[in-house]
Amino acid sequence: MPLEIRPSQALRLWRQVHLDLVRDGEPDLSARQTAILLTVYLELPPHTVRGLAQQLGVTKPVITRALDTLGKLGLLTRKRDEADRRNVVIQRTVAGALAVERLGDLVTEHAKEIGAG
Amino acid sequence: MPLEIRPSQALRLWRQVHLDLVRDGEPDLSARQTAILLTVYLELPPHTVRGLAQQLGVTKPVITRALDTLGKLGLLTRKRDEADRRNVVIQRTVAGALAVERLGDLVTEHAKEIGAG
DNA sequence: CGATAATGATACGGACCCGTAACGATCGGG
DNA sequence: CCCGATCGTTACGGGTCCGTATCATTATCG
Repeated sequence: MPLEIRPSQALRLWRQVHLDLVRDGEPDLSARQTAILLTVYLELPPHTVRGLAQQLGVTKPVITRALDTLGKLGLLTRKRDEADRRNVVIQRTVAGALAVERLGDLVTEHAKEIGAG
Repeated sequence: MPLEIRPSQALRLWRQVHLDLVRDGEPDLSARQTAILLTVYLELPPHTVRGLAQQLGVTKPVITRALDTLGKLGLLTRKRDEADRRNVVIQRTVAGALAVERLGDLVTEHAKEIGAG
């Protein structure tokens, strides 16, 4: 049961959501930060720096820096893996879950407004 | 004829598209740059710095800087308005149109992959 | 003409991110 | 035990973006 969207509709949806994201005043997440955030909240744990770097096709410092920022925003946290103390496990937070939920609602809301265009 | 998307589907779509945008190696556009680009290509001209600033709810230097970057990437150009030489008209480019079209296709493609989730 | 308003661009100090390279901590095999 | 491999982080120089304030140019109106 695929989702039917035409390119013109997709673009209007993309624009409206980005307009909202810009206008809400909160700091914008970069594409990398967004990809990391959604991966952590949509895919099954555990999530590690290395695993995220592979999924995004970027280097590890990129993930570390993005986690610094996302952590500062309270959207997720890091914890040492006690089984293998080299690893760091990225964990979800209440604030992050709320932000992700809000994004999903935002997209859904704007989709409703998109007529057959 | 509204578009029916559930939040969980919207989030999966949002993630997949951002993963592609990150992985394709090209420089990521910020949320503001994306909003500007799509506004110029989806809304009727003319587009001015002041007009875009109002629509996005940001200050004019934000628009100027974003136009610098988008212009450097060849995604749009600026031209003096000869009727009122205080104004600058933002114009579309072939490369910009292709980039926007590609984004629309990207979203549409991933939408097809999103089953009933 | 001259004063005022409006437009877009620029200057500035500060913060963030980039890619590359190096680093300390930890694990695992010989 | 110890040496190499692996993990995540940090250092570095360079670039971009931020918000605020200011600027030059142009138009408008008395």
